[in-house]
Amino acid sequence: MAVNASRKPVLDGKECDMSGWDMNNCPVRDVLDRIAGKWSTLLLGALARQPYRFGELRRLVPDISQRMLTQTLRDLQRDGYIEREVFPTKPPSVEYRMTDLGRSLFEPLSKVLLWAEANHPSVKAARVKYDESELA
Amino acid sequence: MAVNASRKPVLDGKECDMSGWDMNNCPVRDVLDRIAGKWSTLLLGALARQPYRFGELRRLVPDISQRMLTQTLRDLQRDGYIEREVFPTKPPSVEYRMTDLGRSLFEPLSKVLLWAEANHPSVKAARVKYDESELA
DNA sequence: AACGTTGGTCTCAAAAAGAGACTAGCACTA
DNA sequence: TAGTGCTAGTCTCTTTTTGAGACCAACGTT
Repeated sequence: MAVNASRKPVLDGKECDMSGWDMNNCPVRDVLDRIAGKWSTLLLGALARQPYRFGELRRLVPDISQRMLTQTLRDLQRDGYIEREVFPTKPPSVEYRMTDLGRSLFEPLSKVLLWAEANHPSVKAARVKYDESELA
Repeated sequence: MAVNASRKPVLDGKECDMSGWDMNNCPVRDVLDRIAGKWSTLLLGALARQPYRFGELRRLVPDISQRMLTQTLRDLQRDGYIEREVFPTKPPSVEYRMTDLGRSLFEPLSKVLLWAEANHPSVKAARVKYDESELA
């Protein structure tokens, strides 16, 4: 059974020690399950820049359905990341803007987005390599 | 139509200027759609600590199905975040460990996890507030 | 001989997401 | 004045994704 070789921690604990985390029923999951959706980060990224109206967001993210746009915005609002304000124009217009909590979340989150942008080539290369070794 | 009030940028551009990002067909989406899955961050968090075998991961995350565990690990492997090594024991055992790319991703990602842990109370409070105002 | 262990795959049911029609009230146009 | 478009959604239907659980083969243990 002594098969496994190097089981040293990858992070040194100063960076982020999550050894005490209970994977089941843990606050991190509770929060992350919401912001990990397909559209959440995208909308947070947009609203971090400036407030937008419903239709503006729809045009900004062309391949989102109205259904998912509504639902994702509701979820983000419920968790306190964005605010919704209705202006009594005819027809009524609705503006979404980030809250302080949302901004606070987006600070570390933006670092991940920047990492994704910077390392996209590496990921694409890894995919090609994997796919080549698979068809063998 | 001059309804919308404050449309000033939320971030000052030094933090993270993504105003030039194309929301559609953008590298960030391509990378993020993979790590934004329900189980991805959880598995990355575990493997950031140390290498694990298939069965160990399954026990570590009790409510994941074998099917999704297999699939998520494959996806993470394909994108180059983790490595898979088969040991020719009987029955064969398989170990998963993080790559350098995975560790590089987990650095900013862990900051988001820490944020989630720290701000869980705020999020829960926001949910309660939202739900109360809804049933009115 | 029966059972547990390994890391999966396969099938079927349930949940989630996408596509598109539909709404109301007003403004603008023909 | 009738027709059209705008707003921010909701409702229904179909497709995709996910979850639950059975099954596999070969070996070790009891």
